Amino acid sequence: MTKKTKGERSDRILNVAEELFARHGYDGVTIRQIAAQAEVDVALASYHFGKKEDLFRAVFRRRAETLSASRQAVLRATQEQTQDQEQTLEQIIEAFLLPLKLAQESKDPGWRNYMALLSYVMTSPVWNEVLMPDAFDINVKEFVDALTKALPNAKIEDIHWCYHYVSGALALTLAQTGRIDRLSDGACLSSDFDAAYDRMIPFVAAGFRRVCQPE
Amino acid sequence: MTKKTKGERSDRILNVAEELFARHGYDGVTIRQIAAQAEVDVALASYHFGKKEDLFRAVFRRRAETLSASRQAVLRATQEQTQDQEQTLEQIIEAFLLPLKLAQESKDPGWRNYMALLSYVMTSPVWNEVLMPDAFDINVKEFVDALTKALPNAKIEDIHWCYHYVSGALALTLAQTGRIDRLSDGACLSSDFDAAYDRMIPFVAAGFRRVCQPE
DNA sequence: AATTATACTCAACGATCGTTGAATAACTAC
DNA sequence: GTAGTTATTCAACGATCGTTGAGTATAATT
Repeated sequence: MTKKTKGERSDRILNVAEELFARHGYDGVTIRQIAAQAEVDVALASYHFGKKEDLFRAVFRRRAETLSASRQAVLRATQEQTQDQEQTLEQIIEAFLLPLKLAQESKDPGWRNYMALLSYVMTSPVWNEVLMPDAFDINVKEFVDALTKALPNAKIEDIHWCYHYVSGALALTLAQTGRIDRLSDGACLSSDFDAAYDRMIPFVAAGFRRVCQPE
Repeated sequence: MTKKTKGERSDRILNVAEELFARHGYDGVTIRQIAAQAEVDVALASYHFGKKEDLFRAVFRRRAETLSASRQAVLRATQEQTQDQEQTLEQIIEAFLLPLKLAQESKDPGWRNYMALLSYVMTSPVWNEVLMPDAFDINVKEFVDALTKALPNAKIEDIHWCYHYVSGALALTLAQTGRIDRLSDGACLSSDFDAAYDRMIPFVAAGFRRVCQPE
């Protein structure tokens, strides 16, 4: 009917796609479901984004750049602050996690959906290698470098495995499956990213030191 | 053509379904793909297992019971060994992880597929609450109890969040996405569960102590 | 050997999928 | 206002999906 200003409808498609892909995965969502929930014609998604896979990639990339840039900014800010001294492990891990904490607190509720989508891509054997390298590799390598400097005597394999554990703990947190709610009888909440964040930093910092620092 | 002895074809369906579901998720796999790869008629899957969802549940449950039982056995064995003294954190975490290490070393290659399937279910917002409670909750609560005894002054929320991190690190390891291979330029391998196992125990034990033990 | 039960095949169903091309409406630039 | 570009709709396509019911072959039971 009435044609809206450019981008309005196409943004609605992206947002709905983000929400549905995050919950049901790529194959669990239909273009028609997205169009219906976005109150838009089925053909409009193809018109704006091409194939279904292109839509998925567009959804994933949209916030990936923002997130990577934000991580880089926080990491470099503390690097300049501490100048001569080495960065502490806690500072590095904080730089890695803080942007997600802030994003989830932002007024845009789409970030919470994106967090679950990111978890989906991180843990998917199929999508991981397709999407993660372009979107996050450069940034992650910067963090690995910082970790290497903070742990001068560590073997590179140890650092990578420890980073892998951080990545996994984060992925499960982002997924917001509700499992911790059930196991803890409501004492912990999947939606409480702050609680997850506050404990994750000392947890993984201690883990890094134990594995990577010969005493 | 020739009818085989009971279970032979139906086992092949389960094994192929396990492999494909693990890699592509529930919606990413077709009954027809499973049948084709299992060299079996399309209708045979429905005949043996009913609806597609029932087949998925059957695949998931098959090894879940074995895994839970094995974890329980290892945990209780060390409990009897240490009798009066408390179990160490390392012992508890080892009991949680060892059965997976052994399973992956076993002659049945299906266990590696099952590990990825388990990761998929653990991180899926949809399947987690459908399948995890029945298959693993009782067993996990036993581990949380053991952790509570080993960390007498800890708050229950801290223990649950730390267990959550372990669960996440494990889930990403089981997924075998190949990401650590790429990030480390081949220095670490997703398929090397032993390497992941050896470091994960000290890593998470140190994390638990840092978060749960006031000093 | 006859009967029953189980394992399996075959063909087909209605439903739904992603994508397209042609038609229409609305906005932009002149 | 007219022309041209962009946004959106509509109907339809061929393909593929999960499931079923009727039929056939093999095994088990008697």
